[in-house]
Amino acid sequence: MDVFALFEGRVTDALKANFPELADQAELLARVVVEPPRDVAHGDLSTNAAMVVAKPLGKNPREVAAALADHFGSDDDVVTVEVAGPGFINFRLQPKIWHDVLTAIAEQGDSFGRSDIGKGEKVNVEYVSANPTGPMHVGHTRGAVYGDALAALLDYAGYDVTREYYINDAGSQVDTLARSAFLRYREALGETIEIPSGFYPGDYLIPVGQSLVEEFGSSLKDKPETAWMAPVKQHVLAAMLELIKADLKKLNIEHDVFFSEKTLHGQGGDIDLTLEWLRQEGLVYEGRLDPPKGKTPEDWEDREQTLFRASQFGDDVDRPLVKSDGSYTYFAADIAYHRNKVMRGFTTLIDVLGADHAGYASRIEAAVKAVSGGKATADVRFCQLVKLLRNGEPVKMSKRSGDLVTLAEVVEEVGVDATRFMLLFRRNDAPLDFDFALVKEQTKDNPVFYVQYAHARTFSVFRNAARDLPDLDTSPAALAGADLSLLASPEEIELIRTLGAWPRQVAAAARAHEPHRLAFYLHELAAQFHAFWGKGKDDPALRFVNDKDPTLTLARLALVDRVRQVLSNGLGLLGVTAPQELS
RNA sequence: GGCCCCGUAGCUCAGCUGGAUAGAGCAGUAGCCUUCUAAGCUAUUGGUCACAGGUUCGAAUCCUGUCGGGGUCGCCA
Repeated sequence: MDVFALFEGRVTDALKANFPELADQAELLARVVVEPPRDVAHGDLSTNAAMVVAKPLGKNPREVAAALADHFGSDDDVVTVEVAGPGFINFRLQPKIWHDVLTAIAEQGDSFGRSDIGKGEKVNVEYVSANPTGPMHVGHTRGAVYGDALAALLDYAGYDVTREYYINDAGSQVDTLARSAFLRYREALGETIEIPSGFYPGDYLIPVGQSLVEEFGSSLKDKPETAWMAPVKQHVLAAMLELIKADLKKLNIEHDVFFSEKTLHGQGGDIDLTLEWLRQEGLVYEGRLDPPKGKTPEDWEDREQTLFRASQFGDDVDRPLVKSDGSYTYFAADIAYHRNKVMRGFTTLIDVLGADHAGYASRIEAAVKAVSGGKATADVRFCQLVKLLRNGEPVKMSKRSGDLVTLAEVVEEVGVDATRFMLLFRRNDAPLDFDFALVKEQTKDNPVFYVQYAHARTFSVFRNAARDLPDLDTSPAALAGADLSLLASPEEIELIRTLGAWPRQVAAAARAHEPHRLAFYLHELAAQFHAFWGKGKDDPALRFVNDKDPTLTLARLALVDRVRQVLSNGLGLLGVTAPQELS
């Protein structure tokens, strides 16, 4: 049950009843929203309806509002209707509506907040897609957590979601990887090696060298590169992929599809087919490109090349598809990859990329428009850098020495819950400070802990109830029978209103592709719950457990249990555990 | 130089796709531990929403320009 959605429907109906000429103005009516007023003193619900339709109707907003207010005078669920400000309509609802929210939460349980706004639409979320040349480092972690939470959120909102990883296994870097692994192979055979610059120096290739020995013995040792390159590459790529999957598993992330870039290449492959198709559509031509304005690269060579008409689809310039050595550009493969997704039936393609790819978005969007004939939309999302701190001091990282902080190290030190929640407690495109000290702290300064503590506290309240009122039946059935009308204080109603806003928050977060909103919502819900708990210290009448009044206690326990449910649903969506007790 | 992102309280950041008097946490100040776990709560100080125009009933939010920070700029992926 979503109170806001419910009343949005009623307001729209009222508009149509009072102003028949609005009946077929679906686009206009879609702008009508029912939301919680900024100030609680204004009531329970507020709508902009009158202001939205006033102009098209040629009427004064307050006049329209008055007519609507009049209409709602006969609604049994509404206590008062007021017209305020420039034409807002504020509703104050019967407490029963809020009590119904509690009942709905109990009935829907884990599904409270679930919706079908996605209508089963096929969405592909591509995230992580780290180069398969080594273990994952912190730089990848944010995109991993964001993509994973977004996928879960969209699934919860009724989309048909596929989680996908694009393996960049076709470029020259994987040749370098194979050469680096071959060095470790020779090392494993007893040679003393030196790792030249430009190679991957990391220790993680040592076991790969050993397993190469296990598989091939010394048979590759004296062969030319042309002979060992293919088998070594295949071997090391498989090993790296296992490494990455294991790292992701540490964050409880699992992709549905691992898509190999290599499979797009080759004669008659997807890239060939895509380019052929684009040619037929007249979207490819041979031409010259102007050098970048203001800054001409040293090695710029004005030459005719194969270009995609990206500018026809909103990009700034047309983009090259073939490198000077005749091989395809990364972008050519990416067009083919996105076309492949479209042909698999996806209509929304989400790419989660690092912020250093920001300039790439318009290119992808143009490509998707072209290959889908406008039927699919691309949404390219960027994750900003994470700055690692320890007690406020930056953690030094040097890529050159291979001295990167790995994902595994972070998770091992602070745990999955803290890692995931902290990375989601910020908009994905805003820079983020990640302080190891703070994240491990068990105080209210640490939002992870703060929210988990609220959840644990709901269980603590039940434990106290069992202690103070041992005869009270607090089973789900008993809670369902509680007299909810006893929950009438402003504090209680306000808490329930926040619970009632959960489905709306989920829907808004899903539409905006912004899971961080859920983290903020949970923090706020936790704060309200802690505050209510604190009120019981000053005013014993507000305590959850009152051994003189089992009936009231039962009603309060029902409320506490619904808070638990929503916290649990939210934490679950973010992939964070909801503990019953904090150790 | 072109393009993209960002600029909100001393600090770190929200702001529900255009709504009412711009919010939260930290820091500061003043309170609350014979306790429904103080792992917490209450009150309070603090903002020209970078700047200047524009769009309209209404702008932190949309448009244009300026300033400042970051990223990126055919053959890395």
